[in-house]
Amino acid sequence: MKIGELSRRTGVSVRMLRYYEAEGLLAPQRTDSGYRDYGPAEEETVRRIKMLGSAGMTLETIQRLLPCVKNNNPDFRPCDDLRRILAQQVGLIDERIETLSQSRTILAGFLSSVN
Amino acid sequence: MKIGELSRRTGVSVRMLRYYEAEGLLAPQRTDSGYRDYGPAEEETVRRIKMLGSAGMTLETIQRLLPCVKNNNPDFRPCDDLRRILAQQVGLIDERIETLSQSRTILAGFLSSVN
DNA sequence: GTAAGGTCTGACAGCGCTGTCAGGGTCAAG
DNA sequence: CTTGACCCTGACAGCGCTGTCAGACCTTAC
Repeated sequence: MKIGELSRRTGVSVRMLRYYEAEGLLAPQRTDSGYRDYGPAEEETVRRIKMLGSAGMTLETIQRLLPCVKNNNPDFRPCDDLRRILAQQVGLIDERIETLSQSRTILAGFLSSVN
Repeated sequence: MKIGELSRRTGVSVRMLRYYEAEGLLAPQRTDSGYRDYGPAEEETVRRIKMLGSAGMTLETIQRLLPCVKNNNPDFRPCDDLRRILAQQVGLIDERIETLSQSRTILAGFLSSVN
């Protein structure tokens, strides 16, 4: 399918689909005229990227993760990293939550002192 | 005092002190030769900016807040906004925490499925 | 053949800071 | 008077996307 249709089906903008490719997360076939030609596997990949992205991951991180998430991937080497990366991401998120909680405390303190 | 000293005393970079000014949060005197000349009030303001900033607030938001936080400010009008802004910020933080929590859940799910 | 709509690449802009560099004055001490 | 440390302004860059626009080609259908 062409990029417009994939965009409609995944809810990812055409701009971002091209960006994914530029960042090495996607490598669709090309028609003779140079149009990108995506298959079902690519569509699935886009959905995965979208999900990981919604989990706050950077495209760069997703890229490192992607090879491990592919169906029936027999290459376990990079997947040793998988757990490490995921755990690291969870740690990052925990840090951010902690920071935000502190901010919340500060602001809430201000709030109550204004009452 | 000059900008370098203020920077040392507050831990805010010279670059950022000038940026605060550019954004309208600070308006130090100037010497004849054009040097910025900060007084104790300014130093205090910088500390407030720093604290509010560490609470995750945008400089623009801080700017709106600042007039209300100044000592003995007789102008109560803008301070009606104070509570509103603070509450709004707390709401924003809560949203972000919520989003991060969801991300955490997604990633933790991945993690456990990899075990 | 022509028009509409889709696609291509490349580039600029914006978010909110923050560092850094260039080119040029100022101030203090020796 | 010279040197070194400090200050000034203005501008470029980077983070990680994301939108948008320009100029040009492709495709489909009438």
